[in-house]
Amino acid sequence: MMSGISTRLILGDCREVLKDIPASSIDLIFTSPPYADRRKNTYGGISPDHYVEWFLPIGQQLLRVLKPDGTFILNIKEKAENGERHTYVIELILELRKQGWLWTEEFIWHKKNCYPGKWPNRFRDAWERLLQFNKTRHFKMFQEEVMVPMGDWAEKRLKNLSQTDKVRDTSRVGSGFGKRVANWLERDKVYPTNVLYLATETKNRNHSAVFPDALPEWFIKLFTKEGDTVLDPFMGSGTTIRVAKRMRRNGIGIELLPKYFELAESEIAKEPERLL
Amino acid sequence: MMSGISTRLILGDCREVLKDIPASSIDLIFTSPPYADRRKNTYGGISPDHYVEWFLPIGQQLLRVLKPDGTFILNIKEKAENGERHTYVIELILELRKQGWLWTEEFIWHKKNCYPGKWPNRFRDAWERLLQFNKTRHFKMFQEEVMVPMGDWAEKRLKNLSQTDKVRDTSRVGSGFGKRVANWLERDKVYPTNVLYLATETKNRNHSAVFPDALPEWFIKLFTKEGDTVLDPFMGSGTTIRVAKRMRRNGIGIELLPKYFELAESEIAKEPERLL
DNA sequence: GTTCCGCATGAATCGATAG
DNA sequence: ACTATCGATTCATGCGGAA
Repeated sequence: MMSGISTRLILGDCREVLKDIPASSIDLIFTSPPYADRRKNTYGGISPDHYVEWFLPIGQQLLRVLKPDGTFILNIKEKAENGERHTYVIELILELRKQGWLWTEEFIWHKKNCYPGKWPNRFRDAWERLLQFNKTRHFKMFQEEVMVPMGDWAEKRLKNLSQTDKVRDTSRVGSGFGKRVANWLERDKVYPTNVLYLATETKNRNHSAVFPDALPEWFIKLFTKEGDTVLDPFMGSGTTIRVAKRMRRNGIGIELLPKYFELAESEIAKEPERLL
Repeated sequence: MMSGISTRLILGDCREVLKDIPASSIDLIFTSPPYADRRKNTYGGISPDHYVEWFLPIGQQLLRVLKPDGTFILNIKEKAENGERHTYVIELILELRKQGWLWTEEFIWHKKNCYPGKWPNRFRDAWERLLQFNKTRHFKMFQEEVMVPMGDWAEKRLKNLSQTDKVRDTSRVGSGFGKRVANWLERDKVYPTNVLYLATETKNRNHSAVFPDALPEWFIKLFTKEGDTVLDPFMGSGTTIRVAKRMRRNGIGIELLPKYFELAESEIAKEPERLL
C-alpha cells in the first residue's frame, strides 16, 4: 500500500472481537466507553451498579493486546444519581489495578463550553477524567510533541532568565551547563500540565461528537509515533480512529451498533492522511 | 457583642478537640488536611498506606458536628509514588460513604500556577480535588451568590464592540451608550461550573500550604449565610477562618502546631470584618 | 501615577546514592 | 531488596524597586 498505514474497522462486540487481536500489538488505547457518552441503550444498558463487573473482562483483554510500553487512556465521567456522584469509576480504578494495570496518572479535560443546564443542588459539570493506565513503569512518552507556547510571563519580559535560575544552573557540576542555559534562553515553549482546557466543538460536522478531535490528537501525539497502532474498542462515530488516520497511525476501531459503525466508516473514509 | 459573630481558635489535636463541639452545630466544614507524606517536619507525615485509617475517626466526628443541611468540603490530592498515583484518596471516598456521608460532588481546583518540574513519565500536576460531602440530599446552597459576572457570550459581545465605540464610551461618561455597556457587565451573570480556575498563593511565606482566599470564599458564599458557622479542623495559617471572619461568619479553627496556631491567630486578628 | 523588570519560590517527582 | 536522603529539573506569580 502506498500510505503504509492501515485502518481496520470491525462491527461487533468488543468483548468478543478483542480476543482476535494479537497480544502486545497495540501502542495506544484511547476510548470513551458507554456512560461516559451517555449511550445508555448500548450493550444492553449497563446499570451503574454493574458497570465494574461489565468492564473488567474488557480491561483484561486490553491488558493483553497492549504492548509493554504502550498506554491505555480511559475517558470517563461518573453520572450523578440520587443526588450523589456514583462510585463506579473509582471502584473501577481499584479493580483495574488488581488486574495488573498501573494507574499512572489522571488527566483532567476541563471543558471550555460545557453542557448547559441548571439544577438546585449542583452546577454544570465542566470536566471529565482521562485515566492513564500502563503495563509497566517505563512506557513510551514523547513530551516534546505536545509542548505549548509560553505564558504571558515570558512574552512580555523577553524571555529573561532569573538570577536564581542562573545561579542554580551554574551550581550544577560537570560540563554542558552553557549549552543548557542557551537552550533555556531561546525557549518559547513549555511542557503542558495534566489539565487539558479544550472546547467541545461540534461545528463542521453533521453529528455531535463526544469529544473534540484535539483530545485524542493530544494523546496520540504524546504516546505514539507515525506507523504505531491505535485501538478504540468503543469507536462510536469514529473520532479517535479518524484522527489516528490523519496522523498516519494504524487504527483499529470496534463498534457494536451498525448505525454508529456506518457513520464512522463514512467519516473515516472522508478523512485524508496527512502528507509526508 | 457589637459584631454579632465569634471566632474561636483552638490549639490542639482535632481528633480530641472535635469531641467537645456540639452535635449539628456547623454549617460548613472547609478544610485541607495534611497530604500524605507532605509537611513531614510538621504533622509527622502520615504515610499513604495509613491515610484512610488515620482520617476515618475525624470523618466520624465531622459527621456528628455538621448540621443536617450543612456541607463538608475536603481539599485533597493524592501523591505520585513509584510512578503511580496513590489510591488513598479514592479509597477514602468509599470509606466515608460507608460512614454515612453522601459524596455529592467533586469540584476541581484548576491551578493557574502549579509547581514546576520535569519528569520522564508525567507532566506538572495542575489540579486538586475539592470533594463535597453531605449528610442529606437537601442541603443549603445559595447558587446566586457565586454567579460569575461575565459569561462567554457576554464577553464576546464586549469584544465585538469596535474600538471607536469603546473610546466614545469612555469619553462620554454617563451617556446612554455607556450605561448600556455597564449594564452588560453588571447584569449578564451566569452560574459557574464545578471547575475553579485560580492561582495559588505565593506571597504568604510563613506557611507552606496556603490556598488563595478566593477558594474558601467561594464555598463560604455558596453554602452559608452571615451568622452561620464555619469549621476548619486543620486550620494551618488560618486562611479559611480569616476569610470567614471577613465575611461575617462565625469561625472555629483547630490547629495542632503552636507555630501555625500563633500565625493564624495574628493573621485573623488583623482581618477586619466586612462592614454591614 | 503607570509600566516594566529583577527576583524568589512554591501541597512536586524522579533517579541516583548511601545506609 | 528496601528505605532514607539529596540533587536536578521547571515556570507562573506577586512583590518591590526602577524607569
